[in-house]
Amino acid sequence: MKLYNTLTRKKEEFLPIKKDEISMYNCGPTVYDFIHVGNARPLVVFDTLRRFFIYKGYDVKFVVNFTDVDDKIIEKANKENTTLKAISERYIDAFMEDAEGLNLYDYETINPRATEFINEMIKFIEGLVDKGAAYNVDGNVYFNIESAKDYGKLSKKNLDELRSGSRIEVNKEKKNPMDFALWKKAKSEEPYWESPWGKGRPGWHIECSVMAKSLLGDTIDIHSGGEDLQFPHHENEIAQSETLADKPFANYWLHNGMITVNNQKMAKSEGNFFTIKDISDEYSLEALRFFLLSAHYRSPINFSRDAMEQTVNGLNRLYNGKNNLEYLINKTRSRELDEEDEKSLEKINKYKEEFIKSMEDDLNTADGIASIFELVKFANTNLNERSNKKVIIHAQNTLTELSNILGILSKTEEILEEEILKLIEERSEARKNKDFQLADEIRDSLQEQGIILEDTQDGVKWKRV
RNA sequence: GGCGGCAUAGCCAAGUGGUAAGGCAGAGGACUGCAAAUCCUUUACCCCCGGUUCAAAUCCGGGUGCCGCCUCCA
Repeated sequence: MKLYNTLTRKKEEFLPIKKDEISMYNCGPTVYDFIHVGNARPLVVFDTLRRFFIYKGYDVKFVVNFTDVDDKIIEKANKENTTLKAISERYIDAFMEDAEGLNLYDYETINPRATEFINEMIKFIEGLVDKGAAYNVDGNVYFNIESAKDYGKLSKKNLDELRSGSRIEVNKEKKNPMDFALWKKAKSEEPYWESPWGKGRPGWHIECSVMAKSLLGDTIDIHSGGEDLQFPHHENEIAQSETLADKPFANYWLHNGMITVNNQKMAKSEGNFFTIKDISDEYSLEALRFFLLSAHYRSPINFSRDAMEQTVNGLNRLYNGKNNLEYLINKTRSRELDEEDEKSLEKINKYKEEFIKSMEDDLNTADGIASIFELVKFANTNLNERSNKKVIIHAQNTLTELSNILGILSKTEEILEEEILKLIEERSEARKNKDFQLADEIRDSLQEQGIILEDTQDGVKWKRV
């Protein structure tokens, strides 16, 4: 498998540290509000990578943290006159709902909260202080970037340029303007924890370093996140972790491209964002997931109603293909494979191989999706009531297998209520008697309830929309 | 100003040396009582100008346009 590593700016062959286990850390949300589409992209993309690894037989330890202590959360808590915990609990719950809808929790994800690791953070910072890489100024502890070797190696920035291009206000406490806070002294009205430097709370960058170390070890296989986190967040994580451990922090750094709206980055601060909740009012979150996978993860992707409509229509095509196969399974019989059948099986396997190949090429989901469409097209065109059931089953299993890797096509048909079944019966009778007016009335009324009827050669099929 | 990325049909989007995957939308046709679904047919001077090569969307140089990071940000 090849993955594009931001550290080297190259596609590299992926070699895990352990033979059959992979550790992944993805920067998760700061829980001060509902997450938006931009936040969802890395979650969906790297969940898909995780799924692919699992498919290939690896055990995957996948960590997505919650940043539950931060200026913004504190601000919100003060504004609403409630506690930090109340705010973070609220948005963690909301996150879980969104995540469920996006199929992010089909496999176990480790979701640590920053506040559960305060002791580890303090120890981590103490270690840096002992090494002379961090210094305490009146309760604020800063990391001295001069002490990190190769500072800037991820984002390819050099210190001089950073200094001259810096828009940061000069903080007189800092030895170097680019030094960043590991521990922040508590102001009044702020939640705090006791520490060797007095009351305070951790800085942002330290959280991820500590949770990754505590849960996955000093060196992890993959660290991922949005490309806007490359600097300073990921750069600072590297600086802290590698200075303390004297080992590489992550072997592969993966970054996804930004979601745009009218070709401008979707961002909280820009105000041009759509929350997952907004989207789910209008579209299924599965469609959103499919949309996010429809382009290569490193490309920017423009979010629009138009794009979502296209995605929904495409997804429907896949569902129709899936439903047709399901339908055929009950209509066909198994028999010895003949030459034609063998050819079909080969064809189906070819689509699968192509899919896998695409995924192994730096997670090219867009290309992989094309293989799934081709598989569906093949089934639609070549498989029918006279086909060998064995072939139908193979097509269906393959479709399920591949769509499971992407985390789509997971909805299963529900069972219809008695009275609706009766109505469908009634309509069939009416059609038999050429009473098309009644038949159409029933069909229309069912459509209003979200049930679409299709008359096929072998009777009535239905689906929910 | 520094660093990085992108430009492929009406739209979305793969393809990184051998003359353009896939999807959406549109048009025509088949099937159908009508629909739906499905199938068939149909649409590309690969941003521009040079260069390398037998051969370039693909490599190199120069433009133009757009975007991201350098500040909280997925």
